[in-house]
Amino acid sequence: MRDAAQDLLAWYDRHARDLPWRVAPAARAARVHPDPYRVWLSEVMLQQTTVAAVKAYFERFTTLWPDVQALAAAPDAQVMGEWAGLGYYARARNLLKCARVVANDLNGQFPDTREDLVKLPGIGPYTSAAIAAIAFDAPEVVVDGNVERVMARLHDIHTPLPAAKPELTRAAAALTPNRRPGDYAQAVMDLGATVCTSKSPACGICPWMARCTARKAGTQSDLPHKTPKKPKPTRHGIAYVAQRADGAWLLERRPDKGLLGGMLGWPGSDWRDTPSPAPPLEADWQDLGTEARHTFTHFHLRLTIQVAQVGMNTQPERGTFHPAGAFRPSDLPTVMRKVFDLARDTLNNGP
DNA sequence: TATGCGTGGTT
DNA sequence: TAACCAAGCAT
Repeated sequence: MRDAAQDLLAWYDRHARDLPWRVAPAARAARVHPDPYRVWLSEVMLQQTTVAAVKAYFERFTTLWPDVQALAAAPDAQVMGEWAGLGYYARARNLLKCARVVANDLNGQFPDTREDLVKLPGIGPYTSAAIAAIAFDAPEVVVDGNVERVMARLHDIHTPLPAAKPELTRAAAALTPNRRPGDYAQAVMDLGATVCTSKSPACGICPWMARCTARKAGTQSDLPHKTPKKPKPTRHGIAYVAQRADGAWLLERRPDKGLLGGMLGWPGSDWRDTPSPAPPLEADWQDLGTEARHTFTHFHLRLTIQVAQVGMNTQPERGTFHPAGAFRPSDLPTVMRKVFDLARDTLNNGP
């Protein structure tokens, strides 16, 4: 049987997706590698996030900040605002930290080894290997969720994740070639994303069909096994949306740590079983009557919404008024944008 | 090793 | 409709 890696690279040469962070096919054929800055930015955005969701953000970020020096010089609030909607906001905070280390301490050059890359904020085992392989063509073993799934099926490994991770990593290592390791890394991930998919894998068009153990056993759709997840509890909270007579909105910057850390949001109560009222200022608060519902990674949230129109000389106890002309709803994380969308109509039309 | 951390699309 | 899933990292 032919070499598995070479089979997959041949498939990749025909089927590689054209993505904004990749070099053009002709350049790839000439062994041109993509800009490490763009590889890093795309890999961080792609952590636990789909290609479809990332594309527009990547285009926007690289237009605003074409290189790491430009990003390092950007104001925190602008970067957090541009990241809004993409989720996992610790990534954006670490993105800025990392950009500033590279720009200020490393002369604007990303390290070219996994060992040095993994020391940087927001770059872990996967991302360090991916950058080293894709940007510098280092023969690193790149293991993401796609690779885990492909390896589990290729070798019919039934050990549940995450316990299976070391075994799956060894399997991936055994296949990683010294020739074109960057293309190979992307090829396995493309295979997992487009052919060896989680549900309804397209085994009939898979370049590894003949050598896939799970397919022979008929177990491919059941792999990889995963340890069951805990059920999500439902929490409740109150969000306060105040608009001043000049149209300004009362918003609060959330602390850097924890949920939605560093993001802009509406002042509100704690989120738990029975939240205590916590209005940010004294006003004639009106209950909107509709809840904003949102699901985070580990709990469901139902937010009741209180709205108020307040005078020009109002001094809030929490938060800051943002002039209507300077406020962009797109700067808000999704749960806060849901609240705004529900509150806006009532405030504009009058209670 | 387990948990906290978002969101939007798919089934 | 609710559960599941996606190019993980930090602690």
